[in-house]
Amino acid sequence: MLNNQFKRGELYSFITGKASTAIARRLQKNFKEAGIDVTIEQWSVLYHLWKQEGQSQQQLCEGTFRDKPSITRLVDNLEKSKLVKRVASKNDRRSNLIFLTKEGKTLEQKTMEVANRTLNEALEGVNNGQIEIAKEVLQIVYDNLAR
Amino acid sequence: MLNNQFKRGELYSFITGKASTAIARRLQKNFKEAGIDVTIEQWSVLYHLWKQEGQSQQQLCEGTFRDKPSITRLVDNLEKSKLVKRVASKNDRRSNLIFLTKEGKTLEQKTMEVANRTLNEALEGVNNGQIEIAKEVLQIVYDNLAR
DNA sequence: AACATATAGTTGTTTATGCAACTATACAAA
DNA sequence: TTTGTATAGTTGCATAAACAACTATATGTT
Repeated sequence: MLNNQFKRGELYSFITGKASTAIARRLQKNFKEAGIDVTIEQWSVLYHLWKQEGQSQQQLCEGTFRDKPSITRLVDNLEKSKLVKRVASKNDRRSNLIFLTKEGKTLEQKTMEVANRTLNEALEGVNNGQIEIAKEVLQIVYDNLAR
Repeated sequence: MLNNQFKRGELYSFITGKASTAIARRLQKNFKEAGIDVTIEQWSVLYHLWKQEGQSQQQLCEGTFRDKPSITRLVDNLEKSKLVKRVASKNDRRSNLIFLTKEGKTLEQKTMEVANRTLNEALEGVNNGQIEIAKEVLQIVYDNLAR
């Protein structure tokens, strides 16, 4: 039984994801120190828009693994900060397409630099083979549970 | 440079911790289906109290990797649900010691069963060697960044 | 066309986080 | 004893998540 592999403390740590909390906090701190005024959650939406602009909120839900109300409010706040704008779709009047403002676009390079630096801080002392395996495990966990 | 190990999508996934989000959601869902009415965050506090009752809020902060306001409010809500109670420390009148109620104690077995089951769902198809390495990596990340 | 159903997005409520400011108690040094 | 400082906990505010209920538009069936 897999059960036996998990002593209490380890199980707890695995579930509550202290490592990803730690990464998120450090990234937020590093953004702040670099004078970048976005939350990690807002950044994750921007991240998907940098890959492809003009996605619908529904597409952003799928990409960011968030539900619709969360995306509604993240887009609200990103609009308040003048980083994105909603444009009603012409094909389907139910749907909004989200575009980056000029300011939203310029944020990409600055934040990716900080994100890379943060990840290097996080992974100091971990070798490449270990990283590959960790990514595989996290991917399988995600595939097992998402939807 | 470590930088090169991370293509965009992978970096994003690693940082935003979709896997731990997925585990937390599934665990919450499984609690609900089992008729267990606690949040994952509340559960994480209870988890530490099952290991040792009578910890101060400060100790719970350290154990759960949460800040003081978070613990204040989690304990508030656990008290409302009659799962724990605050007892003023006699040695140090600044500090509260947190004790489990009878109902709080009885929750341990039920929730640990569900948590074990959830972890098995999550880790289906992952072998023990991979799990060990993933845990090591997450531990190193945490050690690199915490505090 | 009319109706049922599915999809896209919004809003309200509860719970939680992060940060700053605050109160109360403890402790250490003058 | 007084004064300064550290520690334990609380409160206020902004942001976000989960869930349910809602509106509006699209689509498929008869």
